[in-house]
Amino acid sequence: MTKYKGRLEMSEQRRPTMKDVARHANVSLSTVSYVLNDSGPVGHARRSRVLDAVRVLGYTPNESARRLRTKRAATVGLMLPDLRNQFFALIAEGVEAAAANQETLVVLCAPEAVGKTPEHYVRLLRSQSLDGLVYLPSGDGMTLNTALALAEAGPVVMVDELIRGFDVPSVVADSRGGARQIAEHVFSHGHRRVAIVEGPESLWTSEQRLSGYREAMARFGIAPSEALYFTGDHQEESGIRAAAELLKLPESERPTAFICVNDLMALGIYRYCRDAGLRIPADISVVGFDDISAASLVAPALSTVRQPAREMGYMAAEQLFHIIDQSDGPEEQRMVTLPTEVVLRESVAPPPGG
Amino acid sequence: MTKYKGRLEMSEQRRPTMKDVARHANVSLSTVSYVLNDSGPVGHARRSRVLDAVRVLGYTPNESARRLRTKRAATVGLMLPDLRNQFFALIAEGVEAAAANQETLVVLCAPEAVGKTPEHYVRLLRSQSLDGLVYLPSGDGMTLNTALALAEAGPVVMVDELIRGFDVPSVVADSRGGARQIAEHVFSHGHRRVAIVEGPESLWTSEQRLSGYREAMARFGIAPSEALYFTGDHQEESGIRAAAELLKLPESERPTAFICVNDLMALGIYRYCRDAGLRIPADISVVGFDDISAASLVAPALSTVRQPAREMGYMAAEQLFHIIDQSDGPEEQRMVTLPTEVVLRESVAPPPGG
DNA sequence: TTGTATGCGTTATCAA
DNA sequence: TTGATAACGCATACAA
Repeated sequence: MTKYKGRLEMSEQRRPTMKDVARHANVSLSTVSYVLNDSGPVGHARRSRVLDAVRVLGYTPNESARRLRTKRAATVGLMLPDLRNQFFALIAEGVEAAAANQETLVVLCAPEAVGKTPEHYVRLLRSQSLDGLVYLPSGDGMTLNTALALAEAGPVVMVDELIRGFDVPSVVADSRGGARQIAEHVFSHGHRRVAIVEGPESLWTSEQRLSGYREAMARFGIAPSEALYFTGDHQEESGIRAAAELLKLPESERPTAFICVNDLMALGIYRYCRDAGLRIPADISVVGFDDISAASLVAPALSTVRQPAREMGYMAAEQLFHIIDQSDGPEEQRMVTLPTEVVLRESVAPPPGG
Repeated sequence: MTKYKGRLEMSEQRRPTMKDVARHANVSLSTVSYVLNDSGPVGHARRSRVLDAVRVLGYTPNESARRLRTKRAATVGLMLPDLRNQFFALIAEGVEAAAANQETLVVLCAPEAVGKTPEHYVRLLRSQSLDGLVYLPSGDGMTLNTALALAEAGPVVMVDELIRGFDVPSVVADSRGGARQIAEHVFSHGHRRVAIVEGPESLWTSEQRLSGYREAMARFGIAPSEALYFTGDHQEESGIRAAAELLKLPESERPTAFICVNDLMALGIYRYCRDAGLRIPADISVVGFDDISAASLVAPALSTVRQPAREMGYMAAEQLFHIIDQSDGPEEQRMVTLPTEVVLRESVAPPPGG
């Protein structure tokens, strides 16, 4: 009757299953299942017998089996560029927090950070049949394609970024408004020749912030062509490069202020200036975007635009759970925009000449 | 014969299964399984027929089923305090990178950051039956118990921290050596009355660094009791509190230097000093530990001890995979210690008086 | 109210 | 070499 099952059977004690619980409680398998999910009626006496058995046996459901049966994984994915950028890390914390409230786990995918293509992860994620995904693309080009591939594996909601032609629910921040205001702050100090340090062009946030900056320029009567442009990749390093390239221009063409689409690049400018002996804001002004904690730690403190990173992650995850729960209805395609807040500190002053 | 399976059956096209592949390729189920895992011999013709079918159907294995059958999850867990601390974020990236190379996913658990107890996660993790876990405890007290609970769910390897009485493989950094050197740097400038800002006392790293500091003091002929001590929680905020508390001491008792067990708290000191109009390093010196990127961005740049965060995460994950792969052998309990490197910058100067 | 039986998609055992 | 077929642990339609 009993078969040989390898020595594991004898040494490591098997994890108890529902069957064990049923036997121990002297009820049938389905009764156990009923009380565990209250998916059916069951008498008081039997119910507590089951609960007891669960406790004494230390039973925990085998999620793999349940998953196979119900097609729900109790796990969602989170794909973002990296974690070293605190803005992303905070989004991750938000997602994590929302997931914890739903008794679900989140698997982390940072293709950029580990030198893998997003495709690597779409394959893995597809096999694992997760319940859904929160997606924050990096500006590496193939975003639409990977997004589409991702969507095949389950519902996805975007956070922070948007992808044209990929209409899924999303939660973003008011990039354009924040950008306009922080730029106005710069121009109101009298700057005219500014450098705009963009992010990857394919990114929605870059585009939004750029148009915010342009609105500000228009308002101050500055032609778009008067500004200098540099396309970075959101890393500190490209801020350094931007400064290096633009600051060695002849005095008359050199920008007096740097407007960066994120803090990391702004801090790159800081680093360059420090090494080059340039003073901020006396010699050049700089502003960023995100308000990561380093922004308020550097000297002079960086003026920037605060985004509610953690909350964005939290809400995005919540939207995802909402979709998952009622996967029948016609997936009301919502886009929620959270307000940004410009925080003025000490990194802007009038340009040197006047 | 065919049953009603809900409208899902008709609308959303079912994901192809091995059975579909078998039918399409005109072979049996087991043949498909054989070629997919090469777990059995199969003729050339049939093999390529199967492969073709896989391609045209776009088949991807159902990991839940495979998991149920094989008891392997192709997923590991990573539990750490939070992600906003870049040091932890980098460890996470390292784990993620190693996992990606093994075709496995990593689920993120940050109990501290989401206001849940570690128990919340041990329950979840246990159910999900992951293959293992990389664990970096926070100093919240119950670490041994949670560690033990965690270990019941599968192999665990510690990273960065160690837990007394919990003997599992681990990868840590040479905290004591680094601590000694950075402290010597401080004392060599003539400081005698220093403040030591510790982490939670239960933490191994705190203890190690503290004894490193003590070694340095001994070497400079300073009694342990000459130093001031403050116990923080690794967050920037507690650095602020440490400064607030210790700096309002009467001049003769006030510390002239702060030695912090991590950068975040050191930066908290920075923030306090700035707000209080104290100059670093002219008025007070400060050093940290970790070398997160903000450390080199603040002014003056913070002298600190670099830990190979990313590599630590990577190696920890690799050890975990090693254990998982040969779960028979007697789990050679290894502890690898990576070197630290003190990086001297500008945050230390002789004490005001001389 | 409770129990029996079937199937979820794979892997693995055993005959053929 | 190949193909039936029995688990894996759970949820549920259906019978009792």
